[in-house]
Amino acid sequence: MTNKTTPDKFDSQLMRGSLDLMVLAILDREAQYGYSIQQKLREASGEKVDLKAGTLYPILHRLEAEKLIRSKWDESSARKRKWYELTKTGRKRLQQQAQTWHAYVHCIQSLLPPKLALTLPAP
Amino acid sequence: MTNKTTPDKFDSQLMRGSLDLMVLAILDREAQYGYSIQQKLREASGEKVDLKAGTLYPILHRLEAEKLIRSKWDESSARKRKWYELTKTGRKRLQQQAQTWHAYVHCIQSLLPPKLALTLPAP
DNA sequence: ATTCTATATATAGATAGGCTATATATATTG
DNA sequence: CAATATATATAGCCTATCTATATATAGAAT
Repeated sequence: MTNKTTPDKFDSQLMRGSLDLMVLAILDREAQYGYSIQQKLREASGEKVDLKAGTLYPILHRLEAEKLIRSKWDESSARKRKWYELTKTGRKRLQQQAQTWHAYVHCIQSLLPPKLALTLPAP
Repeated sequence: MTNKTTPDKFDSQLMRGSLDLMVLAILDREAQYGYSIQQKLREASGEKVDLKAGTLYPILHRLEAEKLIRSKWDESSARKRKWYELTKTGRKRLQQQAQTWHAYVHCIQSLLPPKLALTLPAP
């Protein structure tokens, strides 16, 4: 039985629209391959973000098609891995998306009744 | 031509998953009818949230089916309006969703590089 | 009078992005 | 030798939002 009172994962609908931001943010730290991105996101989020392979890989392919990230196969290591890193355009996009994200967070905050709103620093 | 540099509206994908929260939050202020919810959201967001009728009305019907809001036709006024108000369950749900939202915001903040992250109060 | 705009609600169908399921392949552990 | 973890990939499903359309009336403009 699943625990509905303290759900261990964020709803996929909620994350829709910020998955790109998350992936770009994780890649800004250091170059990663798909599987490690998946793990890093899971760990960094306290298991609340657990992207399935069928979600993550299409995102990576899309980001690469948009030239926000670039890839390189590593055949030398024990396992065949496809490493990704941010491009210059990708870094810019990360900044833009972070800005948009903050604007959106402020917007929601202003809609919430004061009792339920976090205090946020002015934009 | 649309202005891509300073988009006047939030992407629909970004808002996906938090529209219910917004509608519940607006209704927590006072009872509203559909059209006024649409306007209030647009004004309160600085034109950045502009729900189309085809988006809003299905949301209201779904929230009512979940008994989070209740409706009442007003035939007396010049125009036929369907007024909505929060139920007790709806108020609880608003609190829950606000909590989840805050947790999610904190999660994203922790993923962003410090330079791009807002400083948030501890949860 | 008539046309246009704003107000007010409703729904069918298109779109898009995340999910499920499945496939392939290899290293490691028991 | 079997089971599990690592590693990537894609076809097809699901669903919430959007587009387009429909209906109806009040008020303003011509």
